[in-house]
Amino acid sequence: MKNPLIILTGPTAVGKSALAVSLAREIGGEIISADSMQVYRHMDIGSAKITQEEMAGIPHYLIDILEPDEEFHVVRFQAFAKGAIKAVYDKGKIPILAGGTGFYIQSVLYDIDFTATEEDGAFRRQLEQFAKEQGNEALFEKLRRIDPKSCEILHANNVKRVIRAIEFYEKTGKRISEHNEEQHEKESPYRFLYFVLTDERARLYEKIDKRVDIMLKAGLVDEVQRLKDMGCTRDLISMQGLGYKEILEYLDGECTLEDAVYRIKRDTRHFAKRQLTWFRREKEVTWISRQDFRQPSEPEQQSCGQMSGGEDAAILAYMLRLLKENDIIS
RNA sequence: GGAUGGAUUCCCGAGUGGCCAAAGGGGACAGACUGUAAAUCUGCUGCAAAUUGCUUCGGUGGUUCGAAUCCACCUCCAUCCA
Repeated sequence: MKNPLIILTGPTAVGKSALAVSLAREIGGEIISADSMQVYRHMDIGSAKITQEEMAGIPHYLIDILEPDEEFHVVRFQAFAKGAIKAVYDKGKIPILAGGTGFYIQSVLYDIDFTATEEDGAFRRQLEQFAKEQGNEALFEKLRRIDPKSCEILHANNVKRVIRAIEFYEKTGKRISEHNEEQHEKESPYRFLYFVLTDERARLYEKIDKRVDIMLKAGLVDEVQRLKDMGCTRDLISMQGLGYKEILEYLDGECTLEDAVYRIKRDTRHFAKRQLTWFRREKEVTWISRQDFRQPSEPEQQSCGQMSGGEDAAILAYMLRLLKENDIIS
């Protein structure tokens, strides 16, 4: 029998963290964060990292495990996550994969093989340079000669991806399109339930705007200043996070704070939309719409990162029921 | 009261007689994604229908074969002079 795995995800600011903790307490679970930014230490406010108190004694894995100047990507995530999942099983507990990075979730859920290739920055830079000088189309032509199928999937302007496809072929001698097709057919090694928590769009956007304001009040600018003082620059992966790159620009005097804040809000909304698009495409997901659980009389949720009493309780009860029905928990 | 400048599609903003349903940007909406994924990239945006038709460029009326573009008056806004 396959091992159980619970996934709880959804767009940013929908209220996953609090719900994950309640669920963990209820079923004897432990939480594995599927978040590309919360892995970094010293990045608490902007990444909306869960606090020690909010964890309420539930172990959380993959939070605060790297310094901001360290590199992070799916392959590393997958390795860490698999280790954490095993640790949770060893304790006789159920792992709850919670976080908003759909790609990361997929990598674990279907145990995708990323075929190890050693990092070759020089090769990538060379191709980047080529694209800059000869144009995106010229680079695309290079790919067409080795892997025409990828050209049907990728867009010529998506230089990052085109480079990866070329690199994959150079390093492994295989076409990435074929490799992807194989991986696509994989079945999950877990018996799982994949919850996607969502809310009405307008409501979600409102929450995002509000949350950014809260981050600012909580000292986001100071946090980024500290990172800057530590020597963090914009080319770090960690500094590409929402809230960080914009404030960094402000601190470098390239825009006003007002403008930076506007862009953080806007880009976070865009991000939430992209997350939703990802989850829609993912098969085997269980959607949970907040509005279906909202009592008309219930007062507005007071602040982010906090359980909204009745609503979350109702959602939790619903999740527990489904988990039992599907034999994920007994 | 007078003098200028302005009013354009959700927003900003170009257009100054036909090639204009109207550049460009933003937003909104939709999508892709298998080692940077909070990243990267794409599409779409007046309404309805096969090459088309219909309603749009502050309002009303006019000039013209033809107007967002020219004229008259009106409304509102901005700046300046009283």
